[in-house]
Order: sequence, then structure tokens, then C-alpha cells
Amino acid sequence: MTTIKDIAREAQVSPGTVDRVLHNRGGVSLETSNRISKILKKKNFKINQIASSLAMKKHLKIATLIPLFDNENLFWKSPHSGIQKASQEVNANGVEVINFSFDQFNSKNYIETFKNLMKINPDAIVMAPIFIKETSIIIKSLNEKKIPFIFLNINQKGYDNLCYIGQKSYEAGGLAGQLLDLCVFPQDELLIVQTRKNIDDYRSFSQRGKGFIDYFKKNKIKKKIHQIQFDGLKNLKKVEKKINELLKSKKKIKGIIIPSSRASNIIELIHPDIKSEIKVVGFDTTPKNISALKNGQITFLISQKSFNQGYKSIITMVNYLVHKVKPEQEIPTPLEIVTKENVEFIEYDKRRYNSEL
Amino acid sequence: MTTIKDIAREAQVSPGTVDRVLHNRGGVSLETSNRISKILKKKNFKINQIASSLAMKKHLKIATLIPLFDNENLFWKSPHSGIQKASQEVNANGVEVINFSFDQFNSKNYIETFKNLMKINPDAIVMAPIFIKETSIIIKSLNEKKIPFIFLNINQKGYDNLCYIGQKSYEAGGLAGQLLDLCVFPQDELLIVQTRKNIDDYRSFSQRGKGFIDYFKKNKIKKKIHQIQFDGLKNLKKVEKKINELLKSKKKIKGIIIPSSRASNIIELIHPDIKSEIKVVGFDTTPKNISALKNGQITFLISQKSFNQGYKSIITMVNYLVHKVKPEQEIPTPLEIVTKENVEFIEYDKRRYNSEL
DNA sequence: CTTAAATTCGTGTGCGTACACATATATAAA
DNA sequence: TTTATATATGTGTACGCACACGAATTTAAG
Repeated sequence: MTTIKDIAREAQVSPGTVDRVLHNRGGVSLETSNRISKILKKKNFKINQIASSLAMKKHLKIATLIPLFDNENLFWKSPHSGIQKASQEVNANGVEVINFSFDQFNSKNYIETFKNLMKINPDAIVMAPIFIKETSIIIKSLNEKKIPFIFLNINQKGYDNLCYIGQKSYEAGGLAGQLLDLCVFPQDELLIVQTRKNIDDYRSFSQRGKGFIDYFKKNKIKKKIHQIQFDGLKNLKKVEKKINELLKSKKKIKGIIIPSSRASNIIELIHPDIKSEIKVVGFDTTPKNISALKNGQITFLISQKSFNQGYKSIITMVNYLVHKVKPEQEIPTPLEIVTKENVEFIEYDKRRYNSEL
Repeated sequence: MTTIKDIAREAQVSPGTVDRVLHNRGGVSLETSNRISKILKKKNFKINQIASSLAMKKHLKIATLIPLFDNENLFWKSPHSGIQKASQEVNANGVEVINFSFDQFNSKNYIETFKNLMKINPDAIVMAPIFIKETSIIIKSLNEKKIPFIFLNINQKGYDNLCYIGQKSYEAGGLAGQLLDLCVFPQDELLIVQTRKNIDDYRSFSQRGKGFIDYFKKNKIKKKIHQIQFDGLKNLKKVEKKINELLKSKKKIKGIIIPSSRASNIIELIHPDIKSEIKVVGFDTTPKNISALKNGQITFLISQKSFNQGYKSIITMVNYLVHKVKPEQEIPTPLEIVTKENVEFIEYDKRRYNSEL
């Protein structure tokens, strides 16, 4: 292994001079510089990353701003884990990741958490821009201080975020369309169950619905697609009644897509006799969804691979900050199809990841 | 960040003593040791990997022994890439990975390549144990020299390999069963196309076939499953004739599984009229299979994620050598389902990986 | 009580780099 | 010529840890 010292000796200069050439920090005569460069190439010198980062002792702070998770709503646990895993890896490079979580149903808390976040003077931010208006305020503040930021899992257009890392929801809907189309009879009808009313158009739920419908249009498949909406899942009795009534009256419905991550909550309300004849596509591998998949109530789950999203967000940011690698503007995560028959291996893989934290 | 020095100061000992406790290298009185341990825990001390590996300056050599790939047979390209990626990462930890490739149809070459491999005195080996007899010779040699080894992608029982990293072929066949079952009518029949005759029972091809058949048994689904075998794909005319004749005579066959990685080669021989009504499940995301998937000739591909396999094999070995982490005996890779609608994202992800090499 | 042996612990060095600081040389201005 | 100024290069230290060596202390043996 060639070291800086070796190069220096051969070029008859001091290690410091070689270092200057390596990082073209100036202050070296052209003649010396050329001589050193030649030797560097000849010896195929590569800086030792280990020694380098040890010496640099850079202390970058990346702050994350994403929703809290709890037993009720486990979705954000997975990105959190991915971020954790990445944190640990980059920690060795002198990068510190500090997490700030907010209540995803409370826009005020979103802003307040952001203010707290700014107190630590982060060098960069990874965030899930949930609220529209508040996000615009946040981004303004970030732009003033020239702090780079990445959008995670939720995209907002019109900002100069370094990139967006997340699922293409519209396309995920298309995939759901293909899957249901494959496993129902041509004459069967389908149903979209929205678990929240009046949701913003940009939200993944509605994007998935659109993609689903458009899949059939695009492929010129004639398909009757019903829709039903609920105003949250607080009043379960009401939801139960409504959906069972619908399914009883429309016997031709043999496929259901639930574009939110609450598929299991809906499915368990459906009458067993009806349920057994219906194929269901849900989203996100929450524990509840997984168990519904395992006992056959859900046919397919489409996973965001949100662990990977979290992981990538940190790695991408570090690459940008440390190595000045500009990422592509959109980094879509693969659409992972999960069924009863492959779920155990996907779960196994996750466990490994988490245990490696 | 807490350093060894900090701990030493608080425990009123020298850094060397703390180091001894950290690596329980002995030579420390119980009393002192306990005191130091407590402080370590209290301060949540973690050794700085960077400084650690810099100081250790270990020079481990891991050799890989896997088949060559070429334009004809691209399967092994992917594990190679994964190994490359991992190599680069662990390189920073003072680990060197040296690749040795052999002709997968030439058992002599397998042994010869192994002999060359041994000349570099590797500290560990990652290998694909393709040939039975020759493998037994190789392993004997490795055991004598106490060199640890990992089986990659192909498993052989009865050896004390550190672990096996690869797909569970039997289960992959089950998954194929579920997918085809979901997308054909109950009365439809299925077909297994083996592209090679007289293949060893342990090979993934036949394991997949078994898993496929057993899926229907296990779930008590009555299904007529036909089988056809070819002796390689040299004589394409003959293959074409035979398979089209079969499909014409058995009109009820509406689903085909090709348990090797040559699905596209088979599919393109089938008469268009028949093909359009048949669902096809293939394995492995070779370029040819991908394009057949894109143009609708293949319905599902089940991917080995062999890039990940290669990657994991190196990481696992390094964890064992450096951090003494014993892996589980079997590390199955997720069974990835690929369709026309999600293939582009999976391809994108691969490209990213490769570009990061 | 002396000496040897074992136990316990401190010190110092090296790993390869980054960077601040010091020094030397050349060039320009006075 | 002298002094100031810029340019070019050398030196030294810190980064955090691993490990060898040796010193100090305790215990055992004679």
C-alpha cells in the first residue's frame, strides 16, 4: 500500500506538499505539483479513507424531521429504523444524525419541532413534508440559511430539495391494478376503499387510487370499479355496516384495493362469507397487515420498503455533504410485492437489518 | 464523543488498562475491571471503528470462487457485482477481496482455479460449490488449513460451512405455485418446463419444481400439472416443435412455470396464439427475461436478488473475521416478485447499486 | 528477610491523513 | 540595498485506538 509518505519521499518533498496537491489546495508551484501528480498516478495512489476520516474529524450534523410512530400507527417505525442503521454507519465518518419527531396530525407541532431542530444548527435536513403551508415556511427558513434538505416518503413540488426519496404512489396503484386484474375473472368488479375523506390530492392514498384506475384505462381493460370512502376509522361499527352492505348489494365485486396502510383494519370488518371470495391488495407491511396476509385475508401487500427509504436518505445526504455527490432528483424505491409465500423471507431480511443496528 | 482516554481519566487508570478491559485481554484485577466496565456502560462507550481499524491495520484476504459469466450466461454477473460493492466497502477496513472465476461446466477447471486461489493464502473463502465430488476435495483442503468458508447461492449439506447464503428454491417454487394459482381459472391446468434433463436432485431447478407441485398438495388444491423436459436448449427447433405440440394437444394448460433462468428462451418459441392466453412464471432477472417480462410474454419473474447474496456473503464473512459474529447457518434471500409494473423500479435500484461501485 | 515470579498497570509508538503554523525562498516595493 | 510581501515548502501535532514493552506492585518461594 502506497502512503503519502512514500509519494513524498519519491518526489523529494514533504508529506504536507503531497497533501496540498491531493486536495488541490494551492500553494504549490506548478513544477512540483506536476511532478507529484505524475508519481501519484504512477503509483496509483488512493487516499486511505480510514486515516482520512480519522484525521478530518468532521462533525457534520444531519437532523431528521419525520412523524412519530406508536402502536396505533406503526408506519413511520420502519423509516426510523433505516435512519438508525445509516446513522450508525456514517457515525464512523464523523457524521451525527439527530432525530426530531412530530405528531403527524398536528401542524403546529410540526412547526414547533422544526424550531427545536434548528436550535442545534444542523448542516442538513431529512424531512417528511407533511403539511403544505407549514412546509413552505420551513423551506423558506432553510433556504435563507442555505441548509440542504431531502424529502422523504412524501414529495412536495416547487422546492429545491436535494432530492425526493420515496415510492411512486401512482405507479404503485398501477401495480395493484395489474395484480387484481390477474387474479379475478374478466367479468368481476373491483372496489377502492379510501379510509380517509377529503384528503389532499397529492397524498399517496389518492395517487394510488388514480394509478389503479388508470391502469385499466391504459391497458384498455373494461372494468367496473366502485369506490367507497370513510372519514377515518374511528367509528368502526359504521364502517363495518357500510362496507358489508355495499358488498352484499354488489355481489360482482371480487377484488378490493385499500390504498392506505390500513388494509387489515378494513378487512377484519368484512363478513367471512364474502371475504373468502375476494382478493385484497393492501399497502405497507405493518405488523397487522402482515398477520392478515399470513392468515389469507390479504392477498397481496405492496411494500414501500420504507426502511430502505430512511436508510438511503441519510446515505445520500452524507454522500452529498462529504463527497459532493449530487443525487438524482427522484430516487424511487422498488415496489415490493409481498404474499403469504414470500413474506417470511422479507420479514427475515428486515430482522437482520434491525439486529445489525 | 467519549474516548478511551475519557474513561481512563474517570476510572483513574491508564488508557491501556481500559483497552484491556474492552477486549478482555486479561491482566486486569477484578476490582479495576469492574470499575471500568461500569463507567463504560454509564458513558455508553463505543469504540471508534475508524481509529480501531486504522490502528489494527489488519490485512485480511477473502477469496471468492464462483462461476464466470459471459453474454450467454449472465446469471453470475449479479453476485459478482454484489461482491464488488461489498469489497469496496470493506476495503476501508483493511480487507482485500480477490476473485477467482471458473467455468461452471468444467469440473476440472473448478479444481484448478481453486488451486490457484490457495496460492494467495486467503484468510477465508466465499464459494459456489457447484460440483459434488470436487467440492468434497476442496473442503477437505480448507478444513486442514482451518480456513472458514461460506456457500453462496448453491448449498451442499454435510460440510461445516460458516453459513449458506442463497435462495430457498423449494419455497420459491411454492411462491410460483401461489402466483399461478391466483391467476388461472380453477379448472385450468399447469405445466412445468425443465430445460435440462437428468439434473441433480439438489439443484435449484428441481427444488423449485418440487415446491411448485407441493404448494397445491399442501393447500389441497386439485390441479393437473403437466411436465416436460428438454436436454438443454441447443436444438431449438426440436424444443419448439415439442412444446407447441404439447400445448396444442392440452388446451387446458393456461399456466407455465420454467424453474430455470431460461424462461425467455422457452417462451419465444411458443406460438403467439397460444402464448397470449397463458400466464408464465420464470426465475431470475436476466436481461432477456426482463425484456420478455416487459413485452408481456412473462407474467411474473421471481428474483433471487443475487446481487444481495454476493454483497451479504462478503459482509457476513468480514463480520465473522473481524468482529467474530457467527452468522445463522442459513441466510435466505428474499423472494422478489417482479412484474411489468414494478420492473422499472427494481432495475433502477440495481443501476444505483452498480453505479455506486 | 531476600529473591524470584506472577500480577497489574502505565507509557510510548505507530497507523495515514489534515491542517495549523513555521520557515525558507523569491519577488516587489521603497 | 533593505524591507515588506507573496509564494512555496517543511514541520509538528492531533485524531482514537491497538498493542508491545517495561515498570511497579503484590504474592509466593526459598
